[in-house]
Amino acid sequence: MKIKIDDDFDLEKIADSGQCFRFNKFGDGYSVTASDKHLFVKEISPSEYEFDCSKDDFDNFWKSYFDLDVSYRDIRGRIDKDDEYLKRAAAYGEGIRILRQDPWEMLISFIISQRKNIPAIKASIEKLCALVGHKIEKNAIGDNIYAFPTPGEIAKLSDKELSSCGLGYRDKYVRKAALDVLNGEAELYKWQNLTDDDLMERLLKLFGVGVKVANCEILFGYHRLDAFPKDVWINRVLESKYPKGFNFERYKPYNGVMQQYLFFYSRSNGVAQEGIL
DNA sequence: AGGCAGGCTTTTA
DNA sequence: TAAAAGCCTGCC
Repeated sequence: MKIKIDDDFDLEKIADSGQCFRFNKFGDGYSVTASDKHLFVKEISPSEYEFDCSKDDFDNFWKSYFDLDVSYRDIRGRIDKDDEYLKRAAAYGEGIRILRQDPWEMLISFIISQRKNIPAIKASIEKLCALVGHKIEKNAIGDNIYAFPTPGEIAKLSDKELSSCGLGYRDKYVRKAALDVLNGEAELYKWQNLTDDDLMERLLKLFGVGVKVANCEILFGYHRLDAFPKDVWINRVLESKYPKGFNFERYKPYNGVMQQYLFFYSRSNGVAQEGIL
């Protein structure tokens, strides 16, 4: 179905923004897999998109997934006119949105992400999905599309099967997370009702989850747009561009959106272009 | 107690 | 060979 979108919306930038790992260029559009849903979507004009799904699927899932009720143009409009670096980063990243993704899928994805680059993260996740995720459908060229595995599906994997996904030392973190969800130790969906501080505290107790991964989970899995994950790229930006400190107070409650612009810009040679590297 | 160094698996460039 | 959307453990 054809959807008109009058706001920031750039499929290529979202795909490359590092917040999702099963969102890839496919033919003249993008193949998007989230939880147990799959979508083919393409741009047909700057404000019109073809979503290859039913109206029910769009209304009940994809509209929320793409966070279409929030104006990212307005959020960009909050940027300090005197912050030249953030202005450039946001102009470069115009079109990025923060997707509403599943807490379980994000938790496992960002546990896997630690000390891996994005292609390696994607490869590991896709292997895991193909290994135990149930088949959703076939795409246009006949490849199977697999749902993200449930906690039960991951828990029943042998050590050998898990390690075949290239998880390395993270395999035990992934298994423990699945077991914690199954035995009720980690009630990821109930945690949506916790305060920011309590949510962070619970996440940090999970094996293999530190401050960085917890912030990614809070931003991308719980869609709390103020969370500001600090990875190696962001730390370089903060050190070189904001030696006196980033103005977190000003951008509350949207610091996480600013983080995405800074991350995307720095990774796309933004920092190198500034002569820092 | 809280901070820090070293180790960890694998993939990518 | 170094670096990659880091975290855990042990030592001080």
